[in-house]
Amino acid sequence: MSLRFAILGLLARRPSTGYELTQTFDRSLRTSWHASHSQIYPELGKLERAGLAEVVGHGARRSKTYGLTAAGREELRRWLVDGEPDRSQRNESGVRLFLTPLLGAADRCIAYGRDLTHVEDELQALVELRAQVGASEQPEAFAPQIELGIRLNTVVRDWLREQIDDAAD
Amino acid sequence: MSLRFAILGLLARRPSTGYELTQTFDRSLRTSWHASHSQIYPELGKLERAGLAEVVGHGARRSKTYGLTAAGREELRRWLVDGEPDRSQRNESGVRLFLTPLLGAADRCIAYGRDLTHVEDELQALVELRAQVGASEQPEAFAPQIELGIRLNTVVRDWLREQIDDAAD
DNA sequence: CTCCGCATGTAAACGGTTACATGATTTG
DNA sequence: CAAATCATGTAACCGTTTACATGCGGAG
Repeated sequence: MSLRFAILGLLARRPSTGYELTQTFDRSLRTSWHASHSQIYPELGKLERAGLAEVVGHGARRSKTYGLTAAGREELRRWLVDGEPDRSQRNESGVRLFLTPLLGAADRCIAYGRDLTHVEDELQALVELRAQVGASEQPEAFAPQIELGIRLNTVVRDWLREQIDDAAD
Repeated sequence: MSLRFAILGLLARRPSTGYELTQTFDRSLRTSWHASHSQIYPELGKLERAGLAEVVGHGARRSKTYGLTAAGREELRRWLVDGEPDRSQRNESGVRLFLTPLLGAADRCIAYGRDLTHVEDELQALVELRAQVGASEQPEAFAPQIELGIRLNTVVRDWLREQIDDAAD
């Protein structure tokens, strides 16, 4: 069900084509969910038939821009407020982190070092995004989410550095 | 592929039956991966046929205890050290958190409050686990992972409290 | 000796990924 | 006008979930 509501949520932020949604999944939602175009286009069709989304414009190359209907907006609101969250996760990096203590010290440092590089990149991207959003005049509702991302990645970065330093003894 | 390596990893920690693995997924790995018995039993069969795991004991009620073979241990090590991590995630709570700014202040507080209760429970369970592990004499290789869990949940807890407090203005 | 929890298994349905396929518009 | 990118769609495969199904062993 998450795919449906992720799409409703992105359309609530701004009307989009399927192609744009595919990119937004990669850019904004990539740390929480992923979807490829082969899933998105059929789902947009279902959303339209269910009366939750509608075509609000046609562009070049047969592109259709979808927006939410009032029913779609209400459906999204109900899911966010009333729905019981499914807290189960699928996170391969988490599995790796959990199992890394099984390795010897040298191998463990290789694994942690690989993660550290990745987390540092993520962190830098988020810090830049925050600066960019902070520079614009309009208030940005998603600023706290960016802040949370920065804090979370900082904790992981510091923890990884500690693990690598401790192993060096 | 993660399921296969998650099982190899759990078997590396201690030989187990399928039933025990099912419970361990819920207890230890639940924040990173989930698997039900209907997936675990067939996968144990595949692992055995692939020479990565073997039956090391029989117990009551036809139960079979599986352990890793040398090949299984090596396969796990290679995955952890050499394998390029798949960083994509599926995390419904993350999707919700990302979309919550779309709600009005009142609805937003309901959603954040629900998350806060959950995070506080998680945090308490981890703090208890840390105390329990710290009290035992034997050195515990997974202590840093527990510490990371505590730090991560603390950050989320504090962030949620801030969001709820700010909305009260 | 009955009930409950332990323990294992299979099948159908569902959701997600990868691969296949096509055509329109812009850039050089 | 050729190549690259935009843009949409479908099909086969694979992994996950849900539902069905069975039998053993201990507790009362």
